[in-house]
Amino acid sequence: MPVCPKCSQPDGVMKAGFVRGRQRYFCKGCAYHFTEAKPAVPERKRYQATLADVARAVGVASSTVSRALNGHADISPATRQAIQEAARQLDYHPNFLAQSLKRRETMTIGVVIPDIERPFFATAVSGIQDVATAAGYRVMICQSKESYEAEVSNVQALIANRVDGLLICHSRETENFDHVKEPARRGIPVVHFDRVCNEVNSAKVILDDRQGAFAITEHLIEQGCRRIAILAGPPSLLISRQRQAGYLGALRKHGLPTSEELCAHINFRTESAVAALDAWLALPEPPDAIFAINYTNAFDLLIALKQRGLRVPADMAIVGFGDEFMAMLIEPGLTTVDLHPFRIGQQAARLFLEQMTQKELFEPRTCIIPGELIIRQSSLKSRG
Amino acid sequence: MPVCPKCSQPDGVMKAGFVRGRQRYFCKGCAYHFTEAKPAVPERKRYQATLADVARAVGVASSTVSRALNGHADISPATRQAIQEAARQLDYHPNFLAQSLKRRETMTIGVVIPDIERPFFATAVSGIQDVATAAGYRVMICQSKESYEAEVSNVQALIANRVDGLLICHSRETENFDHVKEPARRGIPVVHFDRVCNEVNSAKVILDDRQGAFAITEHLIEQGCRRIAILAGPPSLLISRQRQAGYLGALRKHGLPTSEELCAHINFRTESAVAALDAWLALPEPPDAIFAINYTNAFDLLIALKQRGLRVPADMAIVGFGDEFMAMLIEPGLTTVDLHPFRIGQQAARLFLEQMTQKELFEPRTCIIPGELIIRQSSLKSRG
DNA sequence: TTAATTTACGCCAACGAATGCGTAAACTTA
DNA sequence: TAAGTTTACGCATTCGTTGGCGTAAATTAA
Repeated sequence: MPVCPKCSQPDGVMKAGFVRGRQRYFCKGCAYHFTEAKPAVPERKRYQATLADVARAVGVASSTVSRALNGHADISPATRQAIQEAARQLDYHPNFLAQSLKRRETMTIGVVIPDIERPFFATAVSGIQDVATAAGYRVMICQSKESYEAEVSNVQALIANRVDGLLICHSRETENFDHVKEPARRGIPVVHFDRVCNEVNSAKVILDDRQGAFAITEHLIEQGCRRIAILAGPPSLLISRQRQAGYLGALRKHGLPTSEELCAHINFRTESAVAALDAWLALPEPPDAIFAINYTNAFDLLIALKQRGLRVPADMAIVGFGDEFMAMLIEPGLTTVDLHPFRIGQQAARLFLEQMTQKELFEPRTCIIPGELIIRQSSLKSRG
Repeated sequence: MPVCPKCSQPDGVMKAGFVRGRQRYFCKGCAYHFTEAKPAVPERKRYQATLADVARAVGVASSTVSRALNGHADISPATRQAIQEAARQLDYHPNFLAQSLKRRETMTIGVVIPDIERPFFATAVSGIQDVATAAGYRVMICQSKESYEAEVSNVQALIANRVDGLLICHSRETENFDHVKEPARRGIPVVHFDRVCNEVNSAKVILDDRQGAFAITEHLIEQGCRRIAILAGPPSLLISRQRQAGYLGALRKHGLPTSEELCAHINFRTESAVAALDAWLALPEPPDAIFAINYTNAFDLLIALKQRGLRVPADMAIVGFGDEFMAMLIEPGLTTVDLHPFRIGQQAARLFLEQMTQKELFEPRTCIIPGELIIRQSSLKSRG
């Protein structure tokens, strides 16, 4: 038996249960319970000054320090000065955790995106941070890597972090949206952007795939193209259907025939893009322009055409979608639609802020960020 | 005078000072102080269940709920089941703020980078998240946008958020490093990556510019190039000096002469790259290869050469530095050094974790992530 | 020169979770 | 069956801030 820490005697000490893995004892003489010594906690020390530290240094109450530093009125100039000085000396930084706990808001917004490495999302995140930072909010970014489970766990982690708002672009896999209904139920504003979800009554920011595709197709028509092919994605993908719809709309508006043979549905891989190209080139009447709904495939086409000795845009005009900055670096420059991801991010953040200001009065709405046609060499037949 | 909320009478009520902008009153009869009604707080309600809510539902103490959900030993199976069930019913999520406050750790690491839109950093962040997430840490990302002030304010915000660690890549402007000494003093592990700071005794992850430049230059030499030019940056830039040193080292090792006329120092703009190229082409004996230390300039060169009717690599080999994925998309594919930003991020996060585990025993060290030569068409003279 | 006010603080109870300590009741053991 | 043990919990405090409420002292008004 160990000695009793009160009387320093082993007499009368007996076992008294197990508490969380540690043997407990009871000293009959002192009527005192105690446990074995802890397995020695090295205890990393954090020298973070607290309000109480500042208060002690100045000789006031911590509430006075709080009020002084937060600019409340009823603090004498002398005290305020002394407190500010001491805070600087001690290098006091308010603990956001404690503040947030007390104020019941974290001034943090959570962002869930599929993949930060994709330029579109990186730029959108930048747009979000631009607006959020200006409004005093911090941003916590999570990547789903296009996995439904990762997305759900991201959302839950953000809820547990008590973010003040949630901006989300769903993963491709996501079909069940219960995880975004929860924050909404809890009164946490949710804003969808890019890939939205109509099951949830949230504010949304989307880009207008259809209008963009329409505009770029019309541009090709204006350049004199008459047999315009489209390199689309799997029909199951919404953006693919939308962009195709814009393309078809432009053809119809200008009285051009639409044909099945000029619509290819590929999986976005280089090989399938090249295969589609070769099929088109083998036609008795090949297309004079190709609209690739994915910019990487547009690059694939440019390279493949060059290898086949065809000139762009003279023999074949090429346009892409999504103005990542390499569209400008490549030769010839690629005509695309700039989707303005930065603006999309900004708008999503603004919708969140609006919701915070208007509270219950806020009526969720959908903002459409129009794409912008960026004309470069790859489509300029008239001048090419 | 307003009525006293106790006796509902206006008699005996008198003013009693101003508290934080609101008039206060004192009812003599009731000896009761009160203030004007608040300006009606709409109070956004958050329906976040707490331990106490769960405890109430089950009819136990909140401490029991805490222990049950955290898997402590001394909870009866029946109680634990009931608690888990109730927690699920109420959709309880522990409040990380409260947890962090109590546990004095946030399980969050702060990352400061110049710009998330640059592929190198986006990928590095991904690497950090990869390791951090696996270890149960969350990541808070801040961008300095290459501004010293923004960087300082980011670091302070992260300290205020009580992050458990700080991974930082300095802005170009940063010359004073006091802001990173602070967290170190406070016991917050700091890891530098890419752009490090030697004034602080922190763990560091760097890439080996010199070795990479050496390798890629040597590769050109092996391809039969004998007059290799370098498109460097301003001599004030460390990476520029390092890469140039590697380049010079390779030339010397292979007994090739070095010449001033083959070294251009530019500001990374397209125009200055093209100007340097034209100057070289005008030489009596133009170079047969160019090493652009910045990959965007390598693209500029490829385009300019094409416009001037020169073939790559037959007439001129081109190599870049930094394997952003467009290096592969362009035609001809660009030979580069892959700097492995993902690995850099991973390693930075690992160094942080190591420091958390070893505490005071941790000895800061510097890890060098070697670059990897990626050979593509733009330099393949022997096969070209 | 009292009485009414105001100033400038202090005290203390939250916020939500974790945890040391205490203990009634159940269970063993001698 | 009485004493020793263990089980399964409850109580109360703590983390750092905030803010309602109270009040001695200073100031002003009557």
